[in-house]
Order: sequence, then C-alpha cells, then structure tokens
Amino acid sequence: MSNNTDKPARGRPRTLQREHVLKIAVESYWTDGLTGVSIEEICRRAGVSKPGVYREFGNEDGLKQAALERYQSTILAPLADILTDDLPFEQALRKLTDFVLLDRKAHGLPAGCLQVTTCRSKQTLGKRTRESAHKFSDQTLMGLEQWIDRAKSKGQFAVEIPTRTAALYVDAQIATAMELQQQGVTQKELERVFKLALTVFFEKRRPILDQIFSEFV
Amino acid sequence: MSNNTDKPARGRPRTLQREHVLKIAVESYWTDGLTGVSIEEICRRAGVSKPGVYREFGNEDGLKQAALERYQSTILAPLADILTDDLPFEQALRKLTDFVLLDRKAHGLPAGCLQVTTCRSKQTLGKRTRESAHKFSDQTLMGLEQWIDRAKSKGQFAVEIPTRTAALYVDAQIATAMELQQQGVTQKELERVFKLALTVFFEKRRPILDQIFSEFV
DNA sequence: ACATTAAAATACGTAGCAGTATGAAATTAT
DNA sequence: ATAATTTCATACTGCTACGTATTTTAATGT
Repeated sequence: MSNNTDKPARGRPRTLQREHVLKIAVESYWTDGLTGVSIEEICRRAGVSKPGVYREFGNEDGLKQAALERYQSTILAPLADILTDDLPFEQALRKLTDFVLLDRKAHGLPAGCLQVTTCRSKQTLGKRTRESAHKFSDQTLMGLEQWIDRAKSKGQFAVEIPTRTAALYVDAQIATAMELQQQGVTQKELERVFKLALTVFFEKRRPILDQIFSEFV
Repeated sequence: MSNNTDKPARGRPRTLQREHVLKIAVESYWTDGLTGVSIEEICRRAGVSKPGVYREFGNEDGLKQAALERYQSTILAPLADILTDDLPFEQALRKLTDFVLLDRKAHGLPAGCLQVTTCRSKQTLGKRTRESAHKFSDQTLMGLEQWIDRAKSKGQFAVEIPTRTAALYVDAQIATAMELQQQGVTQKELERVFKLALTVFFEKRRPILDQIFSEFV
C-alpha cells in the first residue's frame, strides 16, 4: 500500500503509480475478461515492470481482486445508491432504467459487466477474487430484496410476487440488458426489451400472478 | 472423418474412436468452458494421444467447432423443434418451459449452456467455432421470430409487442434461466422467475404495452 | 564519504500449452 | 517374405504464462 503522505521513507522513492496500474487493470479485465489478459500484458499496457506489480498487489489474485473491487465501487456504485435511496418505486425504476440503458459505447466504456462475467466464470479464479465477486452478488441481491420489501410496504409493488423471486428477476434483467448491449443490439431494441421485462411489475394482474404463484408458497 | 464402413483400407487400422473423443470434448467444454480446458487435458480425459486428435479434427478450432455443433444438434435440438412444430402458442410455451426448467443436475448434465457461453466469450476463438456459434444464434433468433409471427397471425400473441423485441426477450429469458440454474438457484425459484418472465405475454395489457411501444416504431 | 534501505529493471526458472517430427507397429498388396 | 501404407505413441519445438532471484539505482542516516 502506498505510504506517500508520511515521512519520505528510507530507500529509493517509488515511481510505480498504483492508481495508474489499477485503472489499466480494470479496463483490461473489463474489456478482455479476467482470464483473457495476462499480468504480463497488463504490465505492457501500463508501461510498468512485473516485479513492481507483484510488490504492489502480491499476486494475480490480488490484482484481479483489487480491479474487481474498484469496478464495483465506481462503475456499479450508482446502482447500489438507487436501491438504498428510498425513492418512490417508479422513480427508482426510472433511475434504474437510465443506468442500465446508458450507451456505454458512446461514452467510451467497455461493454458488458465485469462483476457479472466474474461470477459466471467457470475457470479457476483466485480465492480473494471469487469471494469478492460472490460477496458483492449477495449484497446486491439483499439490496434488491430490501428495496422491493420497502416498495411492498408502501403499496407500490405487487405483493403477489415473492420478494426473492422479484429480486432475482430484476438482477437477471439488468445482467441481460448489459449482455444484449455487448452483443451489439441497438439501443432502441435494448430499451424495448428491458422495458418489456419491467412490465411484469406494472399493471394490476392479480388473477394471472395468483395463478402462477399460488401453487408454490 | 471415419471411413470404417468401406473396404478395410490399407495401413494400420484405426483405434481412435471419434465419437468417444467428441463426447468427452462436449462434456469438457460444456463443464469447464471453451477456454477453460486444453487439448492436452481432453486427451488425458479421453485416454487418447494428441496426434490422434489432430489427425481427426485438424486443430483446436476444429475440435471446438465439432463439439459445439454436436452440442447444438443434440442438447439444443428439442428447442428448435418446439419452434418449428407449429403448436398452439400456449402449448409451445409449456413445452419451452419444460425444456428450460429441466433439472440438469438431477439428470447428470453439466449446468449452463455451451452455445450461450461460446457466443459470450470475449477470448480468442477460432474462426470456425465463432462462425458456428453465431450462425446458430441467428438461426435461433429467426426461428423465434417466425414462431411469434405465426402466433400473432393466429391471434395468440399480443401484436403490440414488436416481433424482434419479443424474440430477443424470449431468447434472453432462456439464457437467463440456464444461468440461474448454473448459479445454484433452487428449481422452485427458477420456475418462479421464468414463469414471471413469461407473464409479459399473457394478459391483455394493451394500455401499458401501447404506452411503452408507441414511442418507438 | 560511506553504510543502509528500499524500489527499480533485467533476466531467469518452471510449467503448461498448441502443434509436429519421428520412429515403431499393424495392416494389405505383391 | 517383403514392400508399401497408414496409424500409433513418444518426444520434441517454440511460445507464453506466473512468479522470483539478482543486480542496479536512488534515496536517507551517521
């Protein structure tokens, strides 16, 4: 960890900029996948030497975990905020829609979601990276459940739909939208698909919902 | 390609069983991902030598393409059949639901969908594998569109929803369900989420659908 | 000035991978 | 029996990867 604010320390001063490497790492893993780019390649792209990266992040697992965590706390932060802000349900849905439908290509951002691809990866990931991904997944799902429960208690959400089901559904639709965007579906078509998915929450459809969910409980 | 039905040929008789290798390859790529298992590892699992595999499939791209094609024509064939069988829409939906909700773990099948993960892969795939995946994707989407158009013409499908939007939506929901199953969501919860997704096609919801889709066109 | 400390960069060690050269083995043709 | 042919398995080449040993460099302390 950088200690550049304290006393000037003793040995040769550092030149490796942690933030720069981390930024390149997030971008690389986001674009090419966590298993699609090597440390060597990231070093090349960042213009730093390999031992420097190892000194800073320990090993590959450490770098991937740091990159994923940075992605979560920057790119995905708006999403977490929407869930905790306690807005009226329809307003939250609107904000959620804006976030999901953001034209990432036009903003120079990579397509897809690093968090989702990490969770879905079947390949060997380090322990720290895996745990970081799953912890965030669980937190997001909990956030969605609490958000939906609050909406239910305010009469803004169909109580016929089990909370966990709705949370899993919303989570999946968000991931789907990012996936479609990555596949090159037009923004217009993406908007149609996502809004179609959200219609399940809108109209009063007690008869049909009851019919589907009564058999469970 | 095996020529075991003709004359006995000239040289040393083959012992390498193409079908056996292909079966192990499908299973391996399906379980571990197209980039998550090497040819060496597949040879170990199949108990065959590497030059044998190269003689039979050419190169890695050839093996992956053959495995993907076998997966498409066996595992995913029931899906294609449902779309072309021209059943009443609700009956087709029921068959589709049965296919999607099949408990693959209980049947000893790997989780997830090789076709979907191949299309989503950001890593370098061979030309033949990539083309095979995209061709199948396009065909499936076309099949879905024709299926939906037929249902519309029979008055069994809400004409307010653009055909392509509905096709993309169904395709995505199928992929999502397989993804959730792979993530370990219970079969009950999976059923709830998938059936919730399908409710967008059921009840007459002209007002809300018109409101959403009128702004496009 | 000189020792000490810590970070820098080069170069290395080991392992796994895609793909192939090579010689042995098993068959048919003469 | 011997030549020809085809497949087999071992061993090899070249490459890239993760991680580290080693030496050089730039600073501080005495």
